[in-house]
Amino acid sequence: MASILGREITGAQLFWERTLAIPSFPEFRQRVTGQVVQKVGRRGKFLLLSLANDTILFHLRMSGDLLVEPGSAPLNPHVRLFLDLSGNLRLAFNDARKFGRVWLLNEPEDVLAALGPEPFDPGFTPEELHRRLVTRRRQLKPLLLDQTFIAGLGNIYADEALYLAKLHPNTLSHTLSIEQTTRLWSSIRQVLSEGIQRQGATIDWVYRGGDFQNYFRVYQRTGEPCLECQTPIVRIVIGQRSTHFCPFCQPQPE
DNA sequence: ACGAGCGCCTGTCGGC
DNA sequence: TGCCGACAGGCGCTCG
Repeated sequence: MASILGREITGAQLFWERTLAIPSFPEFRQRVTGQVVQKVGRRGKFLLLSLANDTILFHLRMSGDLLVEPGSAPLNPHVRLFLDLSGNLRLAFNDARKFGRVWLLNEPEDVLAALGPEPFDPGFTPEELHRRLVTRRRQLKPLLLDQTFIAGLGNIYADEALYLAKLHPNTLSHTLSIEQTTRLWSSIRQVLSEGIQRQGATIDWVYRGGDFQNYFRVYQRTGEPCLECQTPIVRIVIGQRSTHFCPFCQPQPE
């Protein structure tokens, strides 16, 4: 796969208005055309393309995907926006459910500043996590999904981390001891490391990734035995998101 | 401050 | 077969 680094953006097309959060498409095309991709980065679930004067942010949401392909390749019917790149390449933003978003920003911090800490940041210590937990009174599951609390966790990783930490998803954040917090801290890092190592999960018809789905301990294992105690895994709904846990290993708090 | 409900979207799957 | 609801790796909004 050819790299997009150092390529010049020579054009752009938009197929679904709402995919482009900001600015208008005429301004977007005018500003990006002629700029060179200098750096590719990530912050939380946002992907960053650094240009000379601007940053393009991508958020894939549920069904988004970014593809580097030959400029002459047939267009996937779910492509919502693409950039033409020098060297006859195309960067296509594919998104069946149209939840994904693209921003062009002079100051990416306008969007990124709201994000919580990166789980692998050296400053993100168990003590820091504990400080953040006790200043809120929220159920752990929705709190872990809150990108302003911690950046980067999604539904799979929240469930898997709570299972490894032996914490019920309903547990209120301010009740966690230092010991429980330390377990949660290392569990978050562990499940993210595993997911990265496995290159993510491949689920359904649209989610393209690695094979982490073969190593899920609770996610989408409703009714199957817990790997530790054989108790059937339970599925509940918290904050409109499906939540999977072992009722024996992760007992309901008092 | 927090949680519930809803909207945004397309597609698949299982049950009747 | 066809229809219909449930469900899906996310997040922003309103309301109480």
